Amino acid sequence: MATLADVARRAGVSPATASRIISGSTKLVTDELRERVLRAVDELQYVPNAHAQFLARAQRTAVGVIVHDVSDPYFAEITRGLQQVATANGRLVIICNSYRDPSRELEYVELLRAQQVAAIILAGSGYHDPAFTKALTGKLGAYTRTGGRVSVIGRHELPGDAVMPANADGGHLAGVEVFGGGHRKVGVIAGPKVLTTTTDRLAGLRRAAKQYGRTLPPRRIVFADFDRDSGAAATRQLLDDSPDLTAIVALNDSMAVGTLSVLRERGIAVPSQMSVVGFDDMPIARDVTPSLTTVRLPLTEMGARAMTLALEDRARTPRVEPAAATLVHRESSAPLAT
Amino acid sequence: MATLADVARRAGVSPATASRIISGSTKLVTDELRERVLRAVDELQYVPNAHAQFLARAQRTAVGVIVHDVSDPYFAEITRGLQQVATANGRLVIICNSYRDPSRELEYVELLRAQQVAAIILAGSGYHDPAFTKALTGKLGAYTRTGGRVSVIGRHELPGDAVMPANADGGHLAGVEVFGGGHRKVGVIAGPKVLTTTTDRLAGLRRAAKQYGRTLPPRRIVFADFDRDSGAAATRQLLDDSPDLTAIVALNDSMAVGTLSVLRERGIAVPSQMSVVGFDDMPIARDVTPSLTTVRLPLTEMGARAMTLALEDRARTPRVEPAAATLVHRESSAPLAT
DNA sequence: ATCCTCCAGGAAAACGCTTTCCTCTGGTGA
DNA sequence: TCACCAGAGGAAAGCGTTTTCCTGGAGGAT
Repeated sequence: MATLADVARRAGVSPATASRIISGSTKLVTDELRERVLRAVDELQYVPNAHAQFLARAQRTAVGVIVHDVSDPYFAEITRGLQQVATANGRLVIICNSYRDPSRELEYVELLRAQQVAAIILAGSGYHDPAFTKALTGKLGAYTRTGGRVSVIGRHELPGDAVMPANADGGHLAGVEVFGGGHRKVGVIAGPKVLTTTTDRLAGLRRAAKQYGRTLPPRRIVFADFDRDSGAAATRQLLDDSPDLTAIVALNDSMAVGTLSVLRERGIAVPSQMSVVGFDDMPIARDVTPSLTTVRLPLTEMGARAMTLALEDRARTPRVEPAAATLVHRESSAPLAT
Repeated sequence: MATLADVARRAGVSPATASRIISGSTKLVTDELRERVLRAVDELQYVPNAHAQFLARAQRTAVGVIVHDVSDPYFAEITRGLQQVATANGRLVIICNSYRDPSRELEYVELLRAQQVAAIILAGSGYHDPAFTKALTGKLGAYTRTGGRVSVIGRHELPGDAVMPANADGGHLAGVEVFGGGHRKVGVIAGPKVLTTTTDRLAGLRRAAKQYGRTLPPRRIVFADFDRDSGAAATRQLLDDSPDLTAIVALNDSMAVGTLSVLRERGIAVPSQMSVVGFDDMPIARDVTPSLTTVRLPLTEMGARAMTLALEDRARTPRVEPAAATLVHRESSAPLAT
């Protein structure tokens, strides 16, 4: 690998001059030397060593992002928003997949800190796990104390700026859609119990139930893993346990898609025999048949805003930006036929 | 930010000793000092500066990946495979989205080279653009000459190891499905003209047509952008121009989904009035209605193999690993009703 | 008691760059 | 002609690690 010294030698100048020409310092250099250096760069196919540059400049430019899994559409959309803003600001983004493993999440914070990133963005649900939350808070605290910026999407208990999706409101909207439509026996396919996202959405759903004088008995709630296949499995269990359901709310769209496939497989008509409501409004939602009624979150925008917060000047006090949920009514849900 | 020197000072040892303890050198150190150093690390929340470590060790550990767009399911699947193998080998992966912009692709190669990555993996189609291909070959050549590894997924003209999806064979399979089913008027929704993937798939399709004594007249081929909405637009154009079509082949699943939505919107029954065949077998394919007949590529496996090639010892001669295409027959296609 | 060996720990160089500070040249004004 | 100044270019000091090489002291053998 050619180094700056090689370039300087070949051009017959000092490393200092070569550096100034290559990385565009303000210092004046004669055209002749500039010419010679650039020719040497070209001939040697020289690329400056980013690590050495970093060390010499002590200027943080990269940004770290920790998500559960980029290939999950939910996070893919968020990441798209993050990337947009980051590249618009000339920042390199390092993406880390935690696969919902708290310990891996801690490791990645460490790794990003080692990489000296200017900001760390955590996207995705929080965990109901005080020990972990404390450990994470500690690590992030150490990071912010040394000038690092932290911004989170959707977890309340962490320091730093936050973009908060209205999970509870969204759950409420889903609840209004079914209970308000007259449904009484409503099944719920929830996400992992340990995630705050699950709890919040469920809480909103409960509020709606209460509002309409209904309840959500535990046997009509099945916890799954926020992915299609576990959603399908949960649907089978729900149908077997409570054959009299007339509506199912899945707490994300992936699982709702699984639900639809099981209903099709069992010949249960949607929405005439069973209403289905999802959550997130992922791109697939409009392409399944029947198209999915769902609660929409502005995922891309949430990503963009989280990155903006992270790159802006630090505020005196942590900022919390809400992201509103809205109901997108499509074909998979209808009022209870009387 | 605490440095190694801070830790050493606090523990009352030399930086050398502290370094040995922290990064686990083979050199022996007494338990007492080890104890003191580790305590200091803990108190100062010290994390080694990865850039400085890199510089001192001159050991490349990260791997760079350039894809068109991670949030596109096609690349999401590939990336999943890449990540699996990378993390299994303790490698950090840097993901770059080129958004199908050749110049951005060149920039990213430069950036990854600057980051001193151990390998660069290019996933995605090649371009019919000799100037660009030459520039890219030049940059990659310079990189490999200095010990870097390159592995590509699906582009033939570049140096380095390659995983080659059987795009032409896949096109042929799609062709056999429709022409073999007796269809004569077949519309094609192709990807961007400049991509080799498009050309290859189209070539396979043509071969099948010829084999069954049919042709693929230009007016029945519309070029779109490999995404859902442009696929939908292309479908409308196709239907307007050639109302007598009985089958449509879309060269990827995203566009096929767009096709299905337009057919639904126009009340054209699938497959009784129109057969639809996609390409890639993305997860959505089985969840749309009717479920999509498509050509399957082992995307995750392709990613895993590309990463494996990149991390293995360099072979004397570039290796090319084929990835076979298979037809997945579902509900969206049927022989022509006579 | 003397010499040697062995080993824990430290000094210092190296990694590749940036940047401050200094030197030297040539030009200007008196 | 001399002093001075401006400006171009270079020397060298970092940046935070790792690692080689060296030092000094303890222990063992003679």
